Amino acid sequence: MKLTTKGRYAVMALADIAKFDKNNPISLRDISLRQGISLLYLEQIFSKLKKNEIVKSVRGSNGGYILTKSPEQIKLSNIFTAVQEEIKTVHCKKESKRGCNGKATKCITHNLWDELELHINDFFNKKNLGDLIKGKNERVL
Amino acid sequence: MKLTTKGRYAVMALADIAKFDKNNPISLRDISLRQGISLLYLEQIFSKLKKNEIVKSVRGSNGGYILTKSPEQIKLSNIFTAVQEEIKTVHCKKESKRGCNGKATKCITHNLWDELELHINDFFNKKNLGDLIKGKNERVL
DNA sequence: TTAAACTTGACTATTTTACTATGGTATATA
DNA sequence: TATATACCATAGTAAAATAGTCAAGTTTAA
Repeated sequence: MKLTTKGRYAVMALADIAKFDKNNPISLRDISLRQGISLLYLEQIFSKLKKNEIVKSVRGSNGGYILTKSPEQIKLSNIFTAVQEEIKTVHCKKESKRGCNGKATKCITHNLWDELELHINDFFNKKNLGDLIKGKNERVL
Repeated sequence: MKLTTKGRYAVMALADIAKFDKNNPISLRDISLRQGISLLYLEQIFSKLKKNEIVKSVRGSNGGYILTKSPEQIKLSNIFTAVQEEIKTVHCKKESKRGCNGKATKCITHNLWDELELHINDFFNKKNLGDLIKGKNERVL
């Protein structure tokens, strides 16, 4: 059970913007250099973040990306949803409304995985970008 | 972010034993049929569960597997550890004691992933096999 | 003695991940 | 208005992980 780079990089890159933004757009090039993430990969990720209105872009030279809201208003769950980092703990084959694996009832562990999923989503709902860049969590990027 | 079949099947199979055990060993063949899990794959999983003393085996015909403890004493975290279902949310390249990605300090999101990992492990520590087979969670396997 | 069961290790197809490559379009600034 | 510096979009692909299968046993209850 692990997170993919897509979700992790999205959070890292947005935290980078939140930290370095002095009302100027931050270029992907800068983020790429500071965070050690491939520029081309960042472009893919930011395309999704823009479509989901987590950021807005400024074109032209000296352009870049700006957060659409304050860091405190951007929940990690919003970010993960935007880049399609799925929290999917249940993978029953042929899952239907009532049953799993083609049977009439749900498997005995079904509720357990559902519960775990809620537990994790709860965590991401409670955390926002602001939490990452303030207080004792502050670190050199 | 998702669970692998190894962890999920291990829990399902052990729940099956906990539910059908009437002081008799349960054969992998029966579990395989009831749960729709490949017999050969179950053998792999149970080899690990046995090494970690979650189950003990009874050889010969009418043989099978028995839980070494009561279902209430078997935590899900024990099961995941046994089958090497890793809960690993942090994957910084070149992670060292002090820094990530070859830098002197840890990345800004490092504490976040650590926290998430603790959150998930906490969930698995609080759940045991007994929880799965009693009360309103009881379902036909 | 034989069928049912467990044991072990190697092997492999499929899927997912984590990118890279290519070829653009848009625009601020000099 | 030239052009460097951005963003945008789609396709492709190598490597790793996953989810098993295969083969060849050993053990033991009936």
